[in-house]
Amino acid sequence: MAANPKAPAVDKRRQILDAAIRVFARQGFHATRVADIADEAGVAYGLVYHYFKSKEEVLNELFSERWSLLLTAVEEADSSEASPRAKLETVAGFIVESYRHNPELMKVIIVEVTRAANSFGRTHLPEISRAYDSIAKIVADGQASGAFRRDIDAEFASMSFYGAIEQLLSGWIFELIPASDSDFEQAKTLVTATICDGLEPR
Amino acid sequence: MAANPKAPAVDKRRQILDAAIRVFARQGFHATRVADIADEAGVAYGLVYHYFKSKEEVLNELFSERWSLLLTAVEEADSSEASPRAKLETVAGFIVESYRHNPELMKVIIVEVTRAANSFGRTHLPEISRAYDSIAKIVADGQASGAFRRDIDAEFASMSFYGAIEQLLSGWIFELIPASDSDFEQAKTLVTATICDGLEPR
DNA sequence: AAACCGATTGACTGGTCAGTCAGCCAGTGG
DNA sequence: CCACTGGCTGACTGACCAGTCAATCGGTTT
Repeated sequence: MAANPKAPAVDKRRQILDAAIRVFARQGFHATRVADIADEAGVAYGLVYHYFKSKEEVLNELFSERWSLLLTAVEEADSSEASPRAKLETVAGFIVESYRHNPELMKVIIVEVTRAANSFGRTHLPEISRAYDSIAKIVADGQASGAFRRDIDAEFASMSFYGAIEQLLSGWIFELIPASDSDFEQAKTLVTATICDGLEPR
Repeated sequence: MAANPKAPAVDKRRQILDAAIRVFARQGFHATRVADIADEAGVAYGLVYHYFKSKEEVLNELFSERWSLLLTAVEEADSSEASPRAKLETVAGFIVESYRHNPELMKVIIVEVTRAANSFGRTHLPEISRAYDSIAKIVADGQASGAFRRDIDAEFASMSFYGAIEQLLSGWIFELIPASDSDFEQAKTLVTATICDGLEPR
């Protein structure tokens, strides 16, 4: 039981997924051929289809894998005892750290799924909007407890908050704004500061 | 000289562009074949290539046409005598009105260009970031005059502001949030209120 | 009325790729 | 030592479609 006798020496499936991250990030989903993924993974063309139903399913898997982490993070933040503002800070921090930890994966997720809700992302709209809803819930709770002002719709505030963060990531991805470690740190507090100081009663 | 003798009865070029808006909005750029555009326009396949170098140039033209209006609007707002906050309100208002006036075109621009900076939008990054810069300038001026607090980087604030608006449009586009007339009106003030009350000194 | 010219047509082609499939090979069990 | 099994291989194919081009049309000029 030390090792599954059927387990290959290296996990080729994982190897393919990791290669796909790099290639998708470099060329974009539409411009990458399945052969590019196989080459990058150092694996035969056909093996991609052994593990995945289609090219799209590879992207699918990458997205779901990470997005579920985000959903968990947001829901955990929500169910904590922290202040609404601290909860939002946690969410912003998680997303920024995700980018810092694996910028290529986040680039793929944002560019090819989240911001491509037309073509590919359409499939994932439900998952995507679950994140918006969870954030909206944090805001709504804050409003109920009096920590946030009530004249701004929670759903709108949630979209603004998430939109601001994603735009920042986009700025980093396309090198429109500086992306040093201190910029990442700043970003976490900045987004929350900007949004919350607008949400909190004066 | 009353009418150019070479001008056709109907402007076929325009007809093709308008058809492209509808088809791109419905199917997305990648999923639309040139034949779809021609059919929708009620025009022969080859005529598209008479007026445009490629399918991409059609999208190109749609984007540039409208983005230049946005740039003008932002720069005009900036050069007015209004308060920084009012300037931002003008910008937000212009974008919201653009969507209200022609949601299909705005959908195409956002989904296929602005939020697709990887594939197609890469070409337009300079134009796109000019808008961010102009907004940042408004913020920076506000900071210089003391209307805005100075501990939030103007570039970051600009990205947050624009990101918030675009996310709202995305929400309307994909029917994640309600899009009635009153929602549009609310949105204009909401975005500015959210961002500015966070930017203005307390 | 004949030459001219830009607008318009749509059949055709060349290239590209996603996905298939027939079989290979390494490790395991009999 | 042979049969078996499942991960693994990569040449091949069928479909699709952007872009080309030779031909036609309708109005203008000489």
